[in-house]
This record gives sequence, C-alpha cells and structure tokens, in this order.
Amino acid sequence: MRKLTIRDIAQLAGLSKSTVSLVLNNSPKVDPATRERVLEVMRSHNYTPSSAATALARGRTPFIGMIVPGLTWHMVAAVNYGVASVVEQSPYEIILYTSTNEKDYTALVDRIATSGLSAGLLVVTHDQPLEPLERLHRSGLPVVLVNTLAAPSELPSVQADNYEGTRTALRHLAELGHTRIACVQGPMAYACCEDRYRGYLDGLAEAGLDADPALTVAGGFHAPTVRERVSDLLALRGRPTAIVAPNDNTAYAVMEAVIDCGLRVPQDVSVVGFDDIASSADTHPPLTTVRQPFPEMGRAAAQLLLDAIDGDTAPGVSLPTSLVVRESTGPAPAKPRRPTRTTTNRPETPRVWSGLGPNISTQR
Amino acid sequence: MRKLTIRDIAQLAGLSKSTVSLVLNNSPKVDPATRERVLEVMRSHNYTPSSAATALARGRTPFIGMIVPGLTWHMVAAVNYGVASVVEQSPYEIILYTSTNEKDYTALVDRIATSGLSAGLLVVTHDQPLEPLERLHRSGLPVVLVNTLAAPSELPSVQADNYEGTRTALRHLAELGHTRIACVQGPMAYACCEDRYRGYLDGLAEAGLDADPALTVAGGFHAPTVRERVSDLLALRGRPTAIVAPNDNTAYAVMEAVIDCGLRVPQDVSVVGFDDIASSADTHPPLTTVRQPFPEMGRAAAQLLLDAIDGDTAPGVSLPTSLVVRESTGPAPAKPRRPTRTTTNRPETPRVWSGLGPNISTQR
DNA sequence: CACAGGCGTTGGACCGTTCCAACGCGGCGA
DNA sequence: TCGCCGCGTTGGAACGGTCCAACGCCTGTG
Repeated sequence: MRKLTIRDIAQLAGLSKSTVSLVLNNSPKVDPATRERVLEVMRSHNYTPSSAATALARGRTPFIGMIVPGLTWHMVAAVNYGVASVVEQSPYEIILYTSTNEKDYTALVDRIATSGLSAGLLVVTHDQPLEPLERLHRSGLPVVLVNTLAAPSELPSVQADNYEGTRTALRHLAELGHTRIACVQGPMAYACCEDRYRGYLDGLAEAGLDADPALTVAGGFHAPTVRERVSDLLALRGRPTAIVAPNDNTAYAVMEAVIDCGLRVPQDVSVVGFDDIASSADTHPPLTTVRQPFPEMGRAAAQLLLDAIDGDTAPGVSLPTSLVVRESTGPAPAKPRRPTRTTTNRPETPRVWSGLGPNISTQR
Repeated sequence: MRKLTIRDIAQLAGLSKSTVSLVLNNSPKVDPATRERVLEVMRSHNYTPSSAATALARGRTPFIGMIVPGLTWHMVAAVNYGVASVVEQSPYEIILYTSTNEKDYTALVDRIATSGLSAGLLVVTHDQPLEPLERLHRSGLPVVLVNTLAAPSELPSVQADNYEGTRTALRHLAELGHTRIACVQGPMAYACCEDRYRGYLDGLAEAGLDADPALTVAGGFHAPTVRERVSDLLALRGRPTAIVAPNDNTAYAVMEAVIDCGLRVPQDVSVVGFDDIASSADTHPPLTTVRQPFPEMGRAAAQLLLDAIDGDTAPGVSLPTSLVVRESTGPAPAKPRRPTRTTTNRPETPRVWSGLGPNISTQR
C-alpha cells in the first residue's frame, strides 16, 4: 500500500485536488460540510501531505536551522528547551547544526547558506566570527543570535541583562555587610563577561565601596586556574569576604578553593555565581547565583526568528535576570579568619584503564 | 536575481538538464570533459540544487530525526557530538526533536511518523514507552536507540558495556585492598543501572568478597537523597571504605556526604563514579570513574542508522568502557576512622530576587 | 426576466528535480 | 556496404503539492 496523495483523497471525497488543498491550508472559502468530509477522509486514511512537495510548490521550507557549539554547555541545552517549546507550536522543524571549532563553523555557515534548507537561522552561544552570519543575514536569511558571546552587531540578538544581574548580586552582598568583594573575571573577550564586570564595578560604587584592583582576578572559566587565583586572593591581607564568579561552574571552583584554604562558605567567604544551572541547587552549600532565564531566552529568540521569517523584524531584546539566594552567601564575618592553608595542588593526569587491561592515556 | 535552476545551468553549459542531473549525481556515464564544464558553470554561478525538489523527485528525504530528552544531560550532548560528526559527512541533516515528558513524547513520535520527514530516527537516552517506536520501526522507518534506559527490545541499540564497566571498577577497588565496598543503586527500572548492579555483585564475587545487603542502598539520581543514604552507610559499624555510585553526578553527592561526615576522599573513603562527564576531571578530588565512550556511541549509532537506511540492518552494539583512575580512589585505610558527624541537613527552598526588587519564588 | 455578484469548486500550469526510454553517432565485424 | 553495439546525450513524464484564473450556480436587484 503506497502512500496516499492529495489526488487519492480528492477522489475518495469526490472532489478536485484543489479543494482538498484548500482544506489542507484551511482556507475560509470551503464549505464547512465539505471541509468536514475531506478531513474525515484524510483522518480515516491516515493521510499526511508530503512535505517535500509542499516545500517545492510553496517555494519555502519548513525548517529553521539552529547552530549550537557542541551541546555540552548547560546553557545551550536550556536555551534549546525554550526554542523547542516555541518551534513545536509552529509549522517549522529544527535542523540541528553542531559546530565545534572555527573551521567547521565557516564551512557550516556556507553549507547552510547554499543548501537553502532553512527559512531562518538561530545561533546559540556564538563565539565565532560574526561576519559570515552578517553576510547571510544581508542576503536575506533571517538570523537571530541567542546568548551570544560576541560583541553586539547588526544582528538581532536575545540576551540576559548581564550588567543588571551582577549589579543586583552586589546589592545583595552589600546588604549583607560585605565590604571586601572580589571578582573573578570571565574571558573579557566575551561581551557578557564585560557587562558582568561593569555590573560589578557599578554595584561596588553604588554601595559606596572602592574598587580595589587587587580584588579583581582574571580566571577565565578554567577550574584549576580559578582555584589558584582564589587561593591567592584569600592569602591577601585584607582578604575578600565575598567573591563574585563569572558563572556557576566557576563558582564551584571558587567554593572548592575556599574550602581548600580551610575557610567555610558562607561563614568566612560568601560566593555568588551566574547562570543558575540545574546543579547549583544541589551544590554544597547550595549556590546563590544570578539566574539567566535561558528557556525564556530561547523562546524569545525563536519567536523573534519566526516573526522575522514573516517579515516583522525587531531589534532583539535583553531579558531580566533574577537573583536566587541560597546558602553560599551570608553576613560578612565581623573579623575575617585567616586561611589555614594557602595552596591547592592536585595533579591532573589520571591513569586510564580499559575494561580489558590496564593501559595509559592522557586526558583533561 | 532569482535562484538558478538546473535548467539555467543546462542552458549555460549548452546541454540538456538531464545531463546536468547526471553530473549532479555523478554518474559514470558522462564524458569527463562535459562533467568538468558543467561543474565549472555551477561553481561560477554558485548553483546548488533545491533540496525540496530533489527530495520530491527521489521520493526520499535527506533528514534523520533525532529525539533527545531535553538536552540538559551531559551524556546527550556528548552523544550528539558523535552523531553530528558522522552525519555531517553524509548527505543527511539532523532534525532535532526535543521531548521532555511522556505526553509530548507520544505526540512527537506520531508527528514524526506522519510527517514522513525523516529517513530514519535516532533516539537518545530514551526512557519512555518503547511501543510507539517499535510500531514505527515495523512500519519501515529505521530506528536506532543510543544509550537507552529502557530494557532491550527488538530495536537495534548502541550501549556502553555497563556490566563490564562496574566489574572493572570493582577489580580496581579490590586491588587497592578494599573489602567493604558499598553501592548506591540508580533507578533499577533502567536497564543500564541493573547491568551496573550486576557488575557490582559479580565484581565482588570475583574478588572473593561477600555481598553485604546493608551496603547496597537505593539512592536514585537525586543528590539530597543520595547524601542522606551515604550518611547512613557511613554511620554503620563496619562502614564501607569504598562507594560505587551509579553515575558521576551521584558520585559528587557521595563525595559531599563523605566530607560532610568529617571523612576524607580518598584517605577514608574511596568513591567511583560512572560516565566520566567533563566536570569529573575537575572535582575535588578529581573523580575516578568508568568512562562511557559517548561520542563513539553517537558515532556508532549514526553509522548503524545510515546503514539501516541503506538496507543493511544490524543488531546493535555494546561498546567497551574504560576506567579512568583519578584521585577519589586510594588504598583502603588500615583502620577505618569513624565519621565525626552523621547527618547532613540543608534546606532546599531558596529565596529569589528579581533584578527589580525582592520577590519570593519557590524552586528546586 | 436579464444581469451582477458572491460563493464554492475546479482544471491545469508550475515548482525543480530524477529517471527512463529513446536517440544519434562513430567504430567494428560480417 | 550494412547492421549492430556502446557511449554519451536528450526529451519528457513523473513526483505531490500550491495557486490562480475561470466556471457554474444561486440569490438579490433593477
């Protein structure tokens, strides 16, 4: 039994295929009775139109492309959740493009451009050159960035309000009485990290605190480096009683370093993260953090893109964050304790055994 | 300037569109000189065939569907990485379907079935009823499961060797002199967890150790519950000196509980995880764990599916794991210390502040 | 009664490929 | 010289929809 075509349905319903087509596209000009009859036939024969034929005839495709950098970042996953929730209500499907490095990436954009498969493109957590995307956009393919790491551009993008988020975190810490508040910077090449750092500085200023350059350290997102830097921070005379991390994973490393130095979170040092990824509710202690509304960002971006496909272009939005207060922050200690240890050392090359017998390999 | 069609290319090359089509599908029956000329024209005019038209004419689509449960699990992301690396070498693209709950899920399978969009279906980390998938498979759509949580079925699937993985972990612990080895069970409804538990039991037996029922606790994957159970374990007289966790995230909770009880990892208690997700190299101490080869699993699954689409069906494979020895395991202590504390308590409802002003919300 | 207009329906051109049967042509053997 | 063969090429019918101009019918109006 081969697949039914619109012609078969038409015949079964005693109508022309034009009418069936009208029903499919629920045009108002078909008689309700007729429509019902056609629908009934389709239902009972389990008919569905061929998407290839539809795409060809309409001259447009039912796909939106989504470029993600691997998927291993929690935020990408969370954003996707929001994207999916919007897209599945639309006639579109998502084509997933995974780009891991820059070379892949330009080839990928090229492939997307020439395949003409997608009606629009969603780029999640983008940290590659923007130029190919901008060209694509100018050539008529709607492109929306979500949670981009790159600097702002002509492309519409959806962001969390990174600046305001960190500012709120600082207000929280100031209210708890902290006066020595340190900041671990993320990679400053990322616009979001820069915004967060501005939020830190302005937050300090609003609380009437001076920004001590010694309390800003560049740790990137790399846990061992961060632990080392934090260890240094805690060894300072006039050490910080609170540390703001550039994201949650980094905050975990910060907490570990604090504990390694023989201090407690939050009694001796308060720690604030950024993102509120799922595991932050379960860390030890649970992490106070600035929540980025990833699913909402995904939803907003998807909506923006769908609108753009329909011709309504909008400039992009910045969504508010919220501060999730858990237990990694507390009142500033009256008299800060000194750390009991000052270094954390841990080798990083494990041995790997296969299931069959011992063998050696190196890995991060 | 509208998009070029095969007809335009034919005209420009002074040939019929049939010949151009033959070139496109690199048929051996075109004259090499002709082929080169056509290719040159296509190149210089930046021509690419319409995929919709191709799909329609060929009667098959260039898509494979991939169902993922959210994307928030690290393993899903890692598997996707492998899948992507195979698929991008093929003429296929990935359509991403995100299913979060069971209701979505059946609707989703239905939608996939009727849309006829995909030539095959990849189901990652599947924990929903298999029946709809089996029906789909029987109706002719190739389906491959990757890292399924469900029981084995008629569907080809790609797994890690969960049984052997845990067995190897036990050999490692036994060699370190541990004799009291506990096991935190994952949800036993998942086939993988059952396999791992069998590996635990057989590993014990091979080391000549008795399985003490008191040393097996059901913790699921929920961190607070796990911490509580581990706390109980450590309070036992004849407490374990090593604990095997059902996955890495759970192992983190195990380690936290051990530390909460005033004991050290690995000096007092060794901890072994399962998965080797990225962060396990950076935990404190770095986690010894059984690595699942997620990317390879993704690759294998994608290859299996592509083969199945071409008609070569294969029954699925189980890939070997490897033991990654880091620092959370060490020699069994000569004389186990008693825990200094016996409970961990931590409230779980944080306050949430929006960026604008304090407001309250509840969340995990 | 003739005619305009609206409503529901219809035939068929068209979208851009694939694929198959058929064709022209040059070389070779009878 | 003629017929046959194989190679490279070609015309055109699918593929399964969309969409537009046109059509028949029914109703209301002058």
